[in-house]
Amino acid sequence: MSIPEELLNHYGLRNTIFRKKLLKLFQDSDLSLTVEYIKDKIGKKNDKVTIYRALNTFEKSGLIHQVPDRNNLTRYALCNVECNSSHHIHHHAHFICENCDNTLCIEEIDFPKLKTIKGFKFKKIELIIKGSCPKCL
Amino acid sequence: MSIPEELLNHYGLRNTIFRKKLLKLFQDSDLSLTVEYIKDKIGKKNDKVTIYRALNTFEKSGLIHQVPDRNNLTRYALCNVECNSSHHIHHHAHFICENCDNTLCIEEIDFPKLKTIKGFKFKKIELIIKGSCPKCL
DNA sequence: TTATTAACGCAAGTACATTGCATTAAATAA
DNA sequence: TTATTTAATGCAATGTACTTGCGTTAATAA
Repeated sequence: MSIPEELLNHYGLRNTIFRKKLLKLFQDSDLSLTVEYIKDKIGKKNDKVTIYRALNTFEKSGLIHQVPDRNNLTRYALCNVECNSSHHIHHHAHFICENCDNTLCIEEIDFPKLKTIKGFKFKKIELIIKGSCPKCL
Repeated sequence: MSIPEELLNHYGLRNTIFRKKLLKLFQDSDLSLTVEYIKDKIGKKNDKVTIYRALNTFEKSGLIHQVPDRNNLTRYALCNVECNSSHHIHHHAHFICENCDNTLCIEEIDFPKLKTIKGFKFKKIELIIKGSCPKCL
């Protein structure tokens, strides 16, 4: 199920050249991707609208998820296998490098157990760690 | 030090009518504020540019800090007293209501101690909790 | 092979935020 | 108090990220 073509089929999405490349780009990268980066790597000939739409579609299907970015940009990363259109589960922290702006998912973090606070209903926890990444150190 | 006028003096900012009102608005609210909200409450006669600039200035001085928002909007909340232009310390979690979009700071959360990961340097931790706020429940 | 419809490209539009510059007003010096 | 300095404001224009509408192209189903 890791072959882009099969994945796209599985999610009922069409196997266009661009979308296959896009999915592969996500698979080959451990970083989160921005529209700009995608455009530069595989979408020189494509309109940005196509990239935006592909990302939105992938997100709705549960293939990718948004990750936070310190510049209020939209970044995306591959979802784990359990995700689908109705059920996005992301129990990893996000690391943002304050130097190069790269955002990546960190799996090996113990998620804190939060005691609830009266009056509130907690549904999701996001943990964002900021600092310097290996490349920048 | 909680009187807007004194605070503005202390940070070397001018005591304009708008900035005094803005600071008071932050003090009177336990929520984070958006430009739109500020415009509506105290800035009907002011240009939005003025609000943007005041917010940026306040942030640089260490009076307020940005808080996350699920729509990638910019929201601001009052800093605690220890903050200044060179030293922003925020050890509270942010709660985002998925229903009304309000974001507020939650002080009563035990922050998780993270074990560092080799290659990375962690500087800040942000904890974002999403769910429903008391008003929406 | 043809019909259907998702995906694409182009142009235009929207939302949030910033910049340049002339004007106004707050703080300071005379 | 008045004059001077300079921060803050308002207006217009610009920038950036993203979305929408619509006609065209191409992937899948009939």
